[in-house]
Amino acid sequence: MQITQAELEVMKVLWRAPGLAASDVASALESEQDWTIKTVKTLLARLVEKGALKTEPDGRRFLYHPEIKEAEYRKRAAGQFVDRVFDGRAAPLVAHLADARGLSPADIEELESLLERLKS
Amino acid sequence: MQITQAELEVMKVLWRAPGLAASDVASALESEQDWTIKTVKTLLARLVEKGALKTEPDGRRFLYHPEIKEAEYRKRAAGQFVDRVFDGRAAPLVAHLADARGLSPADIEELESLLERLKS
DNA sequence: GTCTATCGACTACAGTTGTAGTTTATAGGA
DNA sequence: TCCTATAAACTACAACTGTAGTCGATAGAC
Repeated sequence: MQITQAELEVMKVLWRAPGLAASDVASALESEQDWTIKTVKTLLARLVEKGALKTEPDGRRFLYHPEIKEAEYRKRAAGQFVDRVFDGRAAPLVAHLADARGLSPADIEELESLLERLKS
Repeated sequence: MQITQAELEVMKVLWRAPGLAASDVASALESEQDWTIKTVKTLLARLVEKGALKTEPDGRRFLYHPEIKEAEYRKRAAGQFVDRVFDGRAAPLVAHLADARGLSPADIEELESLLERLKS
């Protein structure tokens, strides 16, 4: 099951606030995306079809809930990405990120303590 | 300019061995992909059209050369990925990778020395 | 000299994705 | 009670992707 870029934006809203109706999702996206409510509804329908969301009836509308957790999705996506582009090697990815985005001192510190934890 | 998954496999071959003809690329991919030469040629044509490859005439055939470097592509792809999925934060990505693929002690060591270098 | 395998150029076609529009039912305000 | 805004369901449609096929030219085998 593949979540596309546009669909991911919708998932992000519902990960932050599960149980929204379509119109709420559209409102939440208003600031970032220039989508009509129609577009949002299409994306919601596709995500339900793909099993990424489930619906809960609420009067004559539906409330939407994620069926997969964000952490789960991220883990899967990160694995696929590193396999596809970096032949499964994580270290070069981090090196490229450092180059591309300039890791902040805070980032570096965070990574260091993460590595400390991993060593034990 | 977006390089798709199938196209990326072709690029990988030519990054490793620039200047191959279409039939050579097809042979190189034989072990991993189940593509006919026709499919490989379509992918090559699309990559040329996208500006990711350029051709060099060689008799009545073409030799293909990458127009973008692998390191460049990886940097861009890594940046886009971390923006789309991890809101631009690298540390959580590494945490997920550790979880998803289990970083080896060698990986951890590599990352540590990388961070050392970044600090200076 | 003729035939065949292969080349590049072009075409095909279904599935996915981004981005909506149309239709029909209905809840809630005037 | 009637109108309107909104809901779900369905349809649309072009661009992109994966995966080839056809056509006309030609280099090389015999």
